[in-house]
Amino acid sequence: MDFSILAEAFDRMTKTSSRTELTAILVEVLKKTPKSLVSKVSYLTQGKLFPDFLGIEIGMAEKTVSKAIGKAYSFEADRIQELFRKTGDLGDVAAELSSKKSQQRLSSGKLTVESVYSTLEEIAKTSGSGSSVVRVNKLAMLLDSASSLEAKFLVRFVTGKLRLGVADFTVLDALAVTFTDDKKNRDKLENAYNLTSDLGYVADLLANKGLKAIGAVRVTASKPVRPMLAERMETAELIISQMNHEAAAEYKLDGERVQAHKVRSGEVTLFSRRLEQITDQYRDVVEGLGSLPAKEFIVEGEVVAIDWEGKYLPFQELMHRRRKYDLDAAMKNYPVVLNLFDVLLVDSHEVIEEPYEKRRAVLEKLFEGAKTKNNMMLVPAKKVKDASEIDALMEVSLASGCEGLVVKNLESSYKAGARGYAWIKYKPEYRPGVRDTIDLVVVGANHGMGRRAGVYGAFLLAAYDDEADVFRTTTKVGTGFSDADLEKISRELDAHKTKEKSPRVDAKVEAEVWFEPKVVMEIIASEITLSPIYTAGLDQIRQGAGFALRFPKFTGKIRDDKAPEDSTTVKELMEMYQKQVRQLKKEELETAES
DNA sequence: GTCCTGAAAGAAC
DNA sequence: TTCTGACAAATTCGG
DNA sequence: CCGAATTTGTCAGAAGTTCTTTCAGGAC
Repeated sequence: MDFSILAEAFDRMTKTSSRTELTAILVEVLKKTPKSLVSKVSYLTQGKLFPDFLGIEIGMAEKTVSKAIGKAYSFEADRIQELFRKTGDLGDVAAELSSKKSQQRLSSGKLTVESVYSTLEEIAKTSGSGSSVVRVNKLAMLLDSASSLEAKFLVRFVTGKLRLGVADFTVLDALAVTFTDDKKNRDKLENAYNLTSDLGYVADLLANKGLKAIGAVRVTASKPVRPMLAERMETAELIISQMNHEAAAEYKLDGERVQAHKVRSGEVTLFSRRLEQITDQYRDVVEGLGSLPAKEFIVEGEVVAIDWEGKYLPFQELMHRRRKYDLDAAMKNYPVVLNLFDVLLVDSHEVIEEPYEKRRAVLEKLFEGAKTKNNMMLVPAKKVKDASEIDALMEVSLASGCEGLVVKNLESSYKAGARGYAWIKYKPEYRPGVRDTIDLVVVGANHGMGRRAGVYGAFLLAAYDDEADVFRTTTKVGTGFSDADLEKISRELDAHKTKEKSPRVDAKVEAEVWFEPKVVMEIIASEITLSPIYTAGLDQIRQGAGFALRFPKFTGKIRDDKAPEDSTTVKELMEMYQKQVRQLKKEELETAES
């Protein structure tokens, strides 16, 4: 199958945003695709080579791909980066350079889907010393024999920014229409996808074995299930009425989600949220899990870092456990607990379809029967009937170092892969007007990419140090802006553009464009963290660390009424940092819970 | 050759 | 993780 | 009661901090 068929279809897709039209184009392609290639075409349109859980990555992104483009079309990498800044899309840069070069090219070998896929696979599987050059060369060769349209999508694919307006669900729609002539069958496909987490597999199964085989897909221990997700809501009142005035509220822990599988041979495997194997990282929770009284099971929980007293620690601490080497030392230095909150399968009984209350009961019974409960506990859960109960529990959860609550519908089954209102997450920063906002000065910016080409996509912000009369950086922000905001702010800032970083700005990070500190933005964030790269409050809490913001977002307000010197000061950031370090002792927690 | 450092990529939230 | 924008589907409104 | 207008829901793609790993390239 010629790769040009795919490239042309992709090109047509980028020109529309209508989902129905997008599916129609995909259907056309799938109809032209030989059955043996359906799975590969599915992966490719998802922007992948393999399902996530295999953890095979291309290993090339912006910088490396720029080199390959340079090599293929004889251009300096710097020049390419420069074009990239302007267009916001490396694929478009490649297409342009390719068409310039095409007159000189003697012959371009025809690319097929098979050959492209296998070269990309080789790229992904290359490793070791010298591999960078090999990657660049392989991609350059592909580009060299590609048409400009093909080059565009090869580059977009490799950088992980296909930008077709199509992802998993649209592919499923298209598969349903292509092979069953009925879009309604997408539900069945979706179910199979959620249980196998492998779109290419589902596509292949449908194309070659038919809908019956799809219906036969079951939850299986050792095969990761796409995790159920929660929708967010702003107030306890909204949540409780959504839940019909009865629900279970659980602490929302600030750690890493884990899906644990045990098979009949006794082996326990841990999967991350993106379903990669992380068993080795959390060996210390495997022992307890293995002792749960069941031959096979799938359970879910959140691993959280704890201190010597067993109190929850911030996410940053847990990050030290995301490693491959020095595991024994890490286990000692950064102990964790696995907090169980759900069960999907026990001894070939699929509890995934059971309502929450039933699943919770099964989970509790499993847990009670465990021989060793080391590093393992149940997520605290409580039935709630009104908003005040939710808010009260929220306070306790925050005081114990959690992020908030997840409120769960008592009747709902486990909806794999779905974000819906059966689970609702509730964090303090969602509540309008409750969380403190911060006013920060814009000192730099980066050019926007993709749909944000032509305006700035993110701004570098600083707090005011009134003692030194200097602006010290503390975060970048790139979310919360409407298109119009971005347009307006970008133009306004252009008036304050400087050639160099202003001497009044203290920054370790680079910005593509620097500004005179003038414009003040209102920002809201979920937390202040200790940062290795930002300079606000540097060394004040810990040597070498400043303050940064976690999940910063623009509130929509430009503070025209504030001079840059009136913005939030470094001292105030420090006070806010200290205020958030609050944790109840264990006994206090228990009394609050009951 | 070996060791160190820094840039790039990827994945958790 | 957060956020906005564009459709599509569902629901309400007005003649 | 029907078609138009409005609301709601779903999907995709912009963007954040921080941590570890991998590899290139320089120093010795």
